[in-house]
Amino acid sequence: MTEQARRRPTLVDLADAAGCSTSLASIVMRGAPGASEATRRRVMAAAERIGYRPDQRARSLRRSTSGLIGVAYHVSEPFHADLVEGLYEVEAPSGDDFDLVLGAVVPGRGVEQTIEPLLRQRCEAIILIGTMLPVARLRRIREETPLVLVARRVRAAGIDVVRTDDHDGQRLAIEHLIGLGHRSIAYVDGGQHPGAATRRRSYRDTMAAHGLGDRVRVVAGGNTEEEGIRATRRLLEGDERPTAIAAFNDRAATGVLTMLIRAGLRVPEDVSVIGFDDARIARTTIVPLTTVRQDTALMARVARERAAGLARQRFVAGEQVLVPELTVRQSTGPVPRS
Amino acid sequence: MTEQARRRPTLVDLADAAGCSTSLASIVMRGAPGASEATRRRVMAAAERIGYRPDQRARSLRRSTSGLIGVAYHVSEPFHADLVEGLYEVEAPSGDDFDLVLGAVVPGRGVEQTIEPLLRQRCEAIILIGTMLPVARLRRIREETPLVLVARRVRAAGIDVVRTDDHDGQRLAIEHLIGLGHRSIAYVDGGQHPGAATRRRSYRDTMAAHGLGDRVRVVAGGNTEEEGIRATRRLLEGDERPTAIAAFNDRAATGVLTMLIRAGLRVPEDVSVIGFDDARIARTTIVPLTTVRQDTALMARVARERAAGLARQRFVAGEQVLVPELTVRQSTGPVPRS
DNA sequence: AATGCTGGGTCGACACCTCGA
DNA sequence: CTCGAGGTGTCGACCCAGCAT
Repeated sequence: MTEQARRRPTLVDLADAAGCSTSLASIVMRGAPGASEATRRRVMAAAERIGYRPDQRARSLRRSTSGLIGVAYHVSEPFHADLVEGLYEVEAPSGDDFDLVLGAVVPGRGVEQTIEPLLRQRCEAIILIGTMLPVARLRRIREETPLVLVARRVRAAGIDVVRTDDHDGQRLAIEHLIGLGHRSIAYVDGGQHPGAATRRRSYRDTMAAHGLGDRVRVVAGGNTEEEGIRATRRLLEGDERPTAIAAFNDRAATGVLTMLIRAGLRVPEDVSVIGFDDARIARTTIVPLTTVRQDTALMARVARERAAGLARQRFVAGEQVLVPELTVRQSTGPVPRS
Repeated sequence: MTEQARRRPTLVDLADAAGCSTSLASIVMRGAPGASEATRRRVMAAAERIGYRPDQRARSLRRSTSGLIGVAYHVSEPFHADLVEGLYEVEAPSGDDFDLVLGAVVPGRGVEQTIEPLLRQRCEAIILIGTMLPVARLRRIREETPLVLVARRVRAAGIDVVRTDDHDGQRLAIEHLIGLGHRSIAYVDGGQHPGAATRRRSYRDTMAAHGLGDRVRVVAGGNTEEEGIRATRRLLEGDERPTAIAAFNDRAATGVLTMLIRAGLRVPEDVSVIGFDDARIARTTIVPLTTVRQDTALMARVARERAAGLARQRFVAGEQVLVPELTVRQSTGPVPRS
């Protein structure tokens, strides 16, 4: 039909089709003031007719600011997915016309490689969800662009943090168990994952605060169902079976539940289980999971506001600590009489 | 320190710092032939020193091709997350130096809104994972850029499809149950989700082919644990309890398992359960799930190859159908003697 | 004075061409 | 003729100054 492969229409083509200058076409396409209502309709109609679509690359290049916020997150982590959903659902506050650019962290592709493209696109701020990059590396990224860390605690000048109070949250969980009469409470650890160190410490602190320092029992775990299962198997092989198990997060807790029930134990009659996060799965586990709620929608909103504000230099980096809340479902109960 | 906010270094700054022309600096930065080894080292050192980072927007604008493949997927769908991981893990075939751009589909933000930014970035192909856009809309997108549909069947000229044979897969599942002696096999449906219609039909066809046409029983379900739970509750309220339940996917099957066990039934002694997908969770459900395997790594690789090939016009759109495989675990067993 | 509109310069990198050993 | 190097125009849209009413 056409004598060569059809070139995508540009602003010049649009201007031709609408019979006006490119400047005016540009004004209409970006909804800027300075065009009459009649012209606006004419240009929009022409755009529709010729299939014009603004080139984001040229637009972003020409503008002084890219209008982008980068988000690095682990694709296969449901908790991260919840946060990303939250980021999109935030009603863009007036004046915050940032778009989000996702950077996927996947096995074999480190956070570094994920962030590189975000920087090359000149994101004006980067939200890092639960990544364990060394502080030195964070600092260097911070030199190039504002950084908001979500769900990870870091004490470093210039780096913004949005997190739930892990220490307090884990305390709520352990005290809930203690309140139910439990003394033999084991802890399935989260290893190197964000928040794990703080939650582990809180478990220890809380046990000690209630005179149970000598009952502390931490087993290696992780942030997946598999690791929860393995940790529980190890616990059950031991001499003394705990009457309650607290896990680093809900996925691990789900594994704990699974293993206990596979082993023929009843929850919560024989063993109580408590998680952390109040992830979506917590409602549909075999026994609905008692857990500590992190408000992902709120975290997402705060993170986005912080990122936008930092990008526009409306405030300086700081730390936003959100309050966790105990959500009691059915996986915890009174200590069994033995 | 500096008299104004520090401007990001550009190629010009780099050329100054390295004492060469911008052309030469450009050649070095993109690893093109035409620079001596000595120059290369000098420029790279200068880049490191002044913190130069190529501007992706300018680069992409100037090149004739953007070098991007867009990927639209549902953030909170674990099966999609697996596919996205797979897309990144593909060893980029030589010559395929495409980068991936993610477009997140989240509640309240339709596929349309997800795709728009991908088109504005001039992606050279778009991979759509399991979305239910009407065919007419798909065709219109296809006019702008090559389209690869993953895990959804569509008969439309010009649209590339990569999918597992849902009909055959569901047949494997049902025949596995029939082979174990089951006659009363219920089906938890997937509603409007991709593949659901085909799998439902396959359930019906397979039952009929084995003389069980009058035992067909489809209950409304969905693609989540919640919906699996609700569907099963409805099934259990009925008069005749099925001896086996097949579900649209593993998440729904997990809900089925959960509800059965909450109701005090044993799996597979009282009721067998079979899923679809072989998602990650299938191994860690309360009873390891028998299911039909979709090879996400392979689907991802094929999808990426197709997308790259279509972008470069190396081949025309077609349909790639992958073979499903039964994975027997422990949630299925012989029909109980009554 | 305010509104509607136009033209030229520019964002940053690369493609292409030229030139000197 | 090959190889390393430099200069210039361009990708597409937007900003700004300026010109008409």
